[in-house]
Amino acid sequence: MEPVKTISPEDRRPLYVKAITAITEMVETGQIPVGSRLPSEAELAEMLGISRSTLREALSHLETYGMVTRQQGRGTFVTVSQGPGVLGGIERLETFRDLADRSKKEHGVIYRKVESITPTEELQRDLKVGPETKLVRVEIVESIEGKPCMYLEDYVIADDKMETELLSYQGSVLTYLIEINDPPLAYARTKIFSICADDLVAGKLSIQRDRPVLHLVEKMYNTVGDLIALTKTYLLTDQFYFSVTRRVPPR
Amino acid sequence: MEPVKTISPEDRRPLYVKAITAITEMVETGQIPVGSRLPSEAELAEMLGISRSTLREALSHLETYGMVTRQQGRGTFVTVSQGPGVLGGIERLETFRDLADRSKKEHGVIYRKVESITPTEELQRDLKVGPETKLVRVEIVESIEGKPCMYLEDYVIADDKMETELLSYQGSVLTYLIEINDPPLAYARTKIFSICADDLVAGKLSIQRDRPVLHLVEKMYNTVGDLIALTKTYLLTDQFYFSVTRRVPPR
DNA sequence: AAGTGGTCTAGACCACGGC
DNA sequence: CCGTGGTCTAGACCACTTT
Repeated sequence: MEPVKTISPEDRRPLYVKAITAITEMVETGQIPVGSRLPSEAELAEMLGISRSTLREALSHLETYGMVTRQQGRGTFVTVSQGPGVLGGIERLETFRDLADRSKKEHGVIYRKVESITPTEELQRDLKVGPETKLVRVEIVESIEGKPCMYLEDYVIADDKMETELLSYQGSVLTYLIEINDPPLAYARTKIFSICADDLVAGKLSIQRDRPVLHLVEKMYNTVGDLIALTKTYLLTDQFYFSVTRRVPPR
Repeated sequence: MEPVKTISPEDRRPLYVKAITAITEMVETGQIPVGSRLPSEAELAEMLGISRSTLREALSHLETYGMVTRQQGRGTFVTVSQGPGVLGGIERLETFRDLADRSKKEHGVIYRKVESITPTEELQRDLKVGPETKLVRVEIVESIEGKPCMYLEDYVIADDKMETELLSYQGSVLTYLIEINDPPLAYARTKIFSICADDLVAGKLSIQRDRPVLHLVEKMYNTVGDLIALTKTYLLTDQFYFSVTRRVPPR
């Protein structure tokens, strides 16, 4: 294996991130079969040309995202798939498309609308902004394997530049906030509800009124800790669903 | 502040765990106000009598559990509360009682039943056990602020010793699996659904049939990676609900 | 320029599982 | 006993924010 240090000198990502990429690729290409043991930390560190500490930094991220599990005295193992309907761990903040791609499902956008708005009183409270603040509202309905299964409303706090960019941007809001916005999106705090579909949501998802939907209300923060967007997501969980890895806290 | 090394020599927990406890207590007693900046890593490490690396191990756990947020060049800040209804982050695997205690809510057990059973075919598949394996089934209904809001079914793979212990154990199954079972429970993989209450669930939670409930299906694993229990949870999310911190993966 | 958190190293020793 | 991951250190340098 090629040391991650030398794969491309102009790639300025931290070594532990390159290690994450390298290990992930070894798993995806089948070089390390699902369920099998990884080389020991000492071996893997040498293979990748990094110190054991740096490798462990990479492994703890992979563990947090549920991709590997570590067992003292035994080794580090590639997690086996969690079932055919599982889209991925909700602890990762990533686009619906990436989620679908990773689980090898066909994905499509059924509806998309972008507009500039001024905040309602509720949005002013939630986003802690004044009534003159400009917001960009994005509505999307997405499908997996042809079935509509997610309806999403984004409310992004926008300056003039962001407004212009977002109105013409073709990718997802999440991608914009992560790759183009500066400072970039870092994390979200998400509340998890189970609710009945009202007429609006039922219409968007082509289901009957009063069907149960998973409802996520997310406040999104950039790397400087500023609240930059509010997202309301409505998900059908009859075919595809999120998982989460829960851990016993250190005691 | 007292160095964590000296607080009690017979306490054999790792230093970073003691650091987590020390910092958590400083926040809970108000020594470090919510929203404020922690002392710098160098200062805090010296105060606690540990190296900066070890302190950072502690801080990254606190960050994963959403208790602090770190900002390069600025500092580490105590996370402000996420709203009155939030019970806590779902990424922590802990008892409903602890969840309620931490958010200062009154908590009660409304119904509790423990029995030995033999697995149905479905349970045999889910738990990967044979038809003669002994299971302990625990049913619980719990309330917060007097309102029934959680119904839970545990199916624990039990040897004779566990069976005897569990049948007479008064605490929660989770507590048993974490503190008494050996090897202890380490983590769970949880699937997240929104469903309609059927007659059983509606009855247990004293709600109407077809009300929406959050449904969690959890496979629980010990530190050696063995599947040891299956839990099915049904939660009302109209008054109290989980949150989760989602992060943009390192790229 | 000063102070913060982020990355990285080399090395030591410990705890646990399995032979 | 050996090999595994877990804990811990001291120190160096980098990237970012604030003064």
